[in-house]
Amino acid sequence: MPRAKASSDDGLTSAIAACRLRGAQITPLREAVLTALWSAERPLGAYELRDQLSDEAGRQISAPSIYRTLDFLCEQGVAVRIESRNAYIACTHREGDQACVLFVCNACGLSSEIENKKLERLLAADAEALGFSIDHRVLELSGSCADCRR
Amino acid sequence: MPRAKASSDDGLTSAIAACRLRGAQITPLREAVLTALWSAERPLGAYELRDQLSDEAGRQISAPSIYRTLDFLCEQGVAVRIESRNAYIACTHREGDQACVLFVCNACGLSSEIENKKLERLLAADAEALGFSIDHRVLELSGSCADCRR
DNA sequence: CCATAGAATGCAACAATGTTGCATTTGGAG
DNA sequence: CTCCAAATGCAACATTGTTGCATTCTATGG
Repeated sequence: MPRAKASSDDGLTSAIAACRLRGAQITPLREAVLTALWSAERPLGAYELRDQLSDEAGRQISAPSIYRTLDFLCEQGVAVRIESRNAYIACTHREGDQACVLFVCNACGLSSEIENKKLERLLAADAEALGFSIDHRVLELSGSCADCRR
Repeated sequence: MPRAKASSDDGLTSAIAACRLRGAQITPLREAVLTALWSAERPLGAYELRDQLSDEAGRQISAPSIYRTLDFLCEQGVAVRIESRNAYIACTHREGDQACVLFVCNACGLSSEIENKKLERLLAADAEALGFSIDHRVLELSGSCADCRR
């Protein structure tokens, strides 16, 4: 069973509002991409987004536009790139929190972001012990979600 | 300062031995790729490996051969793919242990694998809570290592 | 030692993903 | 309304990864 969509609109709306608060421009393309990500029931690839949005718009959207838009959304923290899949999802966990763990179901594509402060602290401690300063974290777990295990 | 290389040969040798114990064939290409990974001071891309090995061999090694070899080495657990970089390193942590955290320095490429059982348990607990069964984990932290921070 | 079957590799073509540079359009501030 | 900066269009290209099939190698049984 795919991503929980209850309050999809709320999430989308507040994500857009958050960008605006930071002084970022929400253009039609950016809004369309973010909407597509919120509507999708699984991670979407850049070219997949391009095709889908091109259909909707009735004209060809270019790959660079999509990539630039995705870069923007990720910088704003309202989308997340899944490195192990070359795909993207809307970021559903609360703004400003970098400490999220991503579970991705191989069968249905469900992707759940969860926060875990303890885990955060453990990673910070490991980094500290190594003298390592963390810029970016990738924490992706793939497998089978509760519904697909049956 | 790049990957610690003390006992590089030991690690390489025992990795090869471990593959043989499992009944896997260690061919010249496989050994060459694994040796290159152990010798490298940073993660290497597939095409980078191809070029390097082609030079050494005095003939062109094909991309598919490299990819198949890397797949083999990863399946054997003696190499690791870094998803966030499309690159590979030799697996230096102990055999059979999946619970490793990878720190990759953006400046020098140093990549340290560390184990953390507590972290392992936390992730397992999170998965349990979600009813999620984990097949594969990606845990990559990028930033600056102790030497490059200065 | 030789035959043979399965595994590994070579190779060509192709598919998917991501990027660059520059022209054009758009949107907001003055 | 004008102008500037930001965003987008667009073409070409770069990188990364894959497929299918032919060939070579290697371990094994005879």
